[in-house]
Amino acid sequence: MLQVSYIRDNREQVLERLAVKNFKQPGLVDEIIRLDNDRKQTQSRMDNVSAEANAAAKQIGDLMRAGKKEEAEEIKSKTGALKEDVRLLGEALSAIESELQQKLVLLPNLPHSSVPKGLTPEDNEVVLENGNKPNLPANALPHWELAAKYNLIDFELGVKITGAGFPVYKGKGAKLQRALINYFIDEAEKAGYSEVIVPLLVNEASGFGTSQLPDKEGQMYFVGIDNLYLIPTAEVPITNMYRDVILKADELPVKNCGYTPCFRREAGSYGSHVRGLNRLHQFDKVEIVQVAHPDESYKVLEQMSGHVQGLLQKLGLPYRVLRLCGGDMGFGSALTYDMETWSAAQQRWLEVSSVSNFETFQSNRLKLRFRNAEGKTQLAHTLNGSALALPRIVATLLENNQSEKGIKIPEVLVPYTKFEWID
RNA sequence: GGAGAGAUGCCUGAGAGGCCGAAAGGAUCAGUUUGCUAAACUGACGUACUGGAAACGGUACCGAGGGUUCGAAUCCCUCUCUCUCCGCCA
Repeated sequence: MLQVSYIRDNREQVLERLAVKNFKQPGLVDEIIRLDNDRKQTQSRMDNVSAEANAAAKQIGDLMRAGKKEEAEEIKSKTGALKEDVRLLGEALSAIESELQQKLVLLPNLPHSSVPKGLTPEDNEVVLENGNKPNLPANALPHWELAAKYNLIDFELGVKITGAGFPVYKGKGAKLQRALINYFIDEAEKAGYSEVIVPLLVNEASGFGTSQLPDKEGQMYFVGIDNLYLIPTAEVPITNMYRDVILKADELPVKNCGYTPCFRREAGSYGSHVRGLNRLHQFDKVEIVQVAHPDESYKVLEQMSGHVQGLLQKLGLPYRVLRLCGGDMGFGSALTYDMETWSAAQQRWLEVSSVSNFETFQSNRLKLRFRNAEGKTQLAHTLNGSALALPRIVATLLENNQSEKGIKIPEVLVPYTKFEWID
């Protein structure tokens, strides 16, 4: 959520930045400013009347104690009108405030100055490409066939138990999952992130804090009986650990990592591009989260991007890094890098990570602040990234490392899998 | 799920209708004293909105929301959460 004071002071720039994100209702900006003017005016009128009423009440108390009952009664008789005024102004104020809030949550975050204009994924900017794309023989198999061939993943069984998009991992397939999770967590800890294990269900306040709510309910599974949402990403519970927190400046940056399953309804996405592991309703992911000083957050974003790239390099996967264009970015993000691995058998790039700086967009909702050099509270910046999401890593690993002998496990994983080949 | 107790500032904890934005202690920060450490002393020390160049003001907030009252942390109602006991249970 953008800060109203920022919108007021930077109206032109806000409009210009929103345009980069192809925001459809620029008129909201002026409505918000107008509502905030109303808010201020009403607030200050109410404050004045309240001050008057407070003074009268105090006077009555003093007179009563002094035994001047009649004078007290006289003032009492005048307070009725004040009371009514306060009530009316209060009602007006909350109406304005809720309208303001409703409009405010409709504004997406402003994209960073480096974000390219554009509408679709085609407009994303390729920042770099790394690693060698393997040349597979013509009979190379896509991962869903490899998964069947080596009995690693049973998609049908998942359908029986739950439905499409909930695979059952078996044998070396299951072990590979655990190996990747442990490897990713260990690597994150080496990079200074401390591990947390967090709830997989979150309340509405948490969903609001990281900007899944309102509006994106449809993307999350909802447990109505208890009013809880299944997390679509560990970003939600981990970032919300710092909701309503004021950190000390020297506590920044805060670095956490955590493994969780993630649940996404993915309503409306079907077809050949979502076969196998390409898109699931439940998948595993290790997430890295940082709370950073505003002056440092872009440096931190690069570090996080570097961390993710390091993982891909160590796994020997060819990848590229995209800087998302305005139209393809998430609602709350100011700058997002997507990392994609090259899936040789499918001949396409698969998104395996997304690293974003939210600047103060989330922290404003979260009331996540730190005490700055002047001793004042200031909103911190929040960042997060997948490091990494497992399914498409598994897909790429299986496809790219296949040979007649079987599937070769990357060296760095062998200590975790305890086997070198899937055969 | 049943019964009871409770929710106050960074923490402990007082507060019982006006003198309470809130005692006291601890923690923290600054200063004084001191050979160092420790101790002692002095002072500062919630958040948000708002007026003001600033000094300094106004308003709101004692789990949340309503109510009673001229006046509510304090009384009443509803909700949420926590704790204890019982039941169930990995």
